Amino acid sequence: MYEKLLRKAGLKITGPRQKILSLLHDKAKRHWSAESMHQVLLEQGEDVGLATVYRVLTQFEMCGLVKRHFFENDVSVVELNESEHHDHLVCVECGAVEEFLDDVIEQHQKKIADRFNFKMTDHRLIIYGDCAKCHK
Amino acid sequence: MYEKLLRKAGLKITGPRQKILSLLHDKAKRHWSAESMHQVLLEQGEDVGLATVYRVLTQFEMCGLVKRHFFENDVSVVELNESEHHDHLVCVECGAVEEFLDDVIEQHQKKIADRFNFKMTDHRLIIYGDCAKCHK
DNA sequence: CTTAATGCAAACCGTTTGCATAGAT
DNA sequence: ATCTATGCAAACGGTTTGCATTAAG
Repeated sequence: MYEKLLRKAGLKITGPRQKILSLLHDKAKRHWSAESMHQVLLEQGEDVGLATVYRVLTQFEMCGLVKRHFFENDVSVVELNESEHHDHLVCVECGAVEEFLDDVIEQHQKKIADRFNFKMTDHRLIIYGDCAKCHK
Repeated sequence: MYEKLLRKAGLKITGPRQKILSLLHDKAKRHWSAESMHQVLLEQGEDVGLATVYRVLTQFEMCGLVKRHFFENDVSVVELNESEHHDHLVCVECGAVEEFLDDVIEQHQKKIADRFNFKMTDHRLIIYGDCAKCHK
């Protein structure tokens, strides 16, 4: 599994990389920290080092397989980069993450970059707040 | 200097706090990391510990005097919180920071939070790119 | 005089790196 | 057989904390 994906990225097909890819493809959880991945892998009985998780995620980021976010002040999370660009709502209570895309906002961002003569390479919009579950 | 500001925040008027406030009010530089502040203070011959800079900035953040940002992956920067809300353009080459405000974007953000039933507490929009100086 | 603020050094914690070993091609 | 990937432990770097000392009210 995931052999093609890895070969295309020029990476050898190894256990850790396949296991990590399978977590990233999990339908129920899109956003992963290195720690949370490592913990789940241990729970699944896999013998993978935390350093390897960090290394593999960095490689995946390098080759565009994965996107990294710095939502919280101290921990970074990654998500699969297969889908198109989107922005995030982050619950400051429970950490839940929702995704959205707004064309008007996207276009205005381009205009602003132009206005300041910036060659935009990326942009991040994060809305922080209490999610539906946490503020009722 | 800055006695009123500190008293209003319920903080004692001390040397380090006044010096840090004076840096924050510097017209030429709005965004400061703890390290950069500490370095400038040392250059000015002030005997202030780095830990104190961190403590004071945290206090200032607690009482709303200052806003903290996590532009880069690893260092946080603060800016005075006297002005109204604005977003940022960050140059990935030289680290230069520009500020902007776009009403349309602001309003769309509110709508999106509503759509997801989020009680928005804050929001950050950062456009990354090469600034005018760096890409010509 | 009482209590908060400071400087210093040590602790912290997420992340990275060096190195010897195991594994992929 | 070669060269990359891995696990482990140690190192790293920004930030926080414990503690004895100093200073503000």
